[in-house]
Amino acid sequence: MSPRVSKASLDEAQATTRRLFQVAQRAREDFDSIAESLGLTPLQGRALLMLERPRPMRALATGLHCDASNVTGLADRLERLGAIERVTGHDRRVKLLSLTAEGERLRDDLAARVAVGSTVTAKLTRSERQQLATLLDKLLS
Amino acid sequence: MSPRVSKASLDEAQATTRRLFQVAQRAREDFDSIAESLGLTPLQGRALLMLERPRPMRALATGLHCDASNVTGLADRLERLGAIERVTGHDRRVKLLSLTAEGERLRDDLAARVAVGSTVTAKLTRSERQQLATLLDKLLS
DNA sequence: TATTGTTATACTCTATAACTATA
DNA sequence: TATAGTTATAGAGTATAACAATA
Repeated sequence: MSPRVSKASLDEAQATTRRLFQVAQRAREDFDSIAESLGLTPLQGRALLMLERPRPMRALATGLHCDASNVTGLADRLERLGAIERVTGHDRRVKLLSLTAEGERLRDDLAARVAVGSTVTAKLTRSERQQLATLLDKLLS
Repeated sequence: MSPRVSKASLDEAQATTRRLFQVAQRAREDFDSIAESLGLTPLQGRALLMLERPRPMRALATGLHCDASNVTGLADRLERLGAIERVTGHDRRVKLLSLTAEGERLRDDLAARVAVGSTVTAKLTRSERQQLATLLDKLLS
């Protein structure tokens, strides 16, 4: 029953994890607030960023990690905002969500604000950002 | 009208930001899934982690960045789960949310699983975690 | 038979506004 | 008057189950 990792190592990992969660929380709040400034809910913002090309509703559901039934309402609301259209695919069961001109404007605006307004851009030097990028890549691998 | 930052620098910052959002997303999904494995919604999990000591409902609202009215329902549901109790404070307007024995068990379990199950613990060496911690501190400063 | 999208249902999270009890 | 918590209401995100159209 000897522990796989030392108590000190676990505490240290836990402290780093806590910081990562705080940064993640901050990043999410940044994003949510930017989306809101454009009249979008966070989920609507995420959906627009996935629609650089028209995609089946099913693909949205997968990408957003939610049940397909939810995409119906999400698409309804984005349609009501004038941001997207439903386009029937070759396979006539499929409906592609396609950005309207207004939707493209929103999407580009959102992407630009997220890039410029991020904490990362503001608080780190170029070399620190590269160091961070390397570590994040490892986390995502 | 000369740009404050070069195009290349902006692209690089944007790429780092995107990675950070992906990691943030992953961290959140990890947390949500751990909370769910304990029968908690993500918000209920976050609330339990804030209740190491009894706190006024108002303080919860502030910490969770939500309106005070929502904490009523949140507390109702945590009470129904047997995780917390409402305790009237010295100022009799105030109700403190206090973990029950069951709530403490849940909270400790949640904290332990988050620490151990995190991507950070799994994918980085000790020295990489320290490097990451330093960078995250800068982001949070 | 299997898949795509929809509908119905239910629960949770979120905000605003009006209310109560207390300070 | 001001603050803590509640209630009512409304919109949005989430899942499950049953369904129609299509493959």
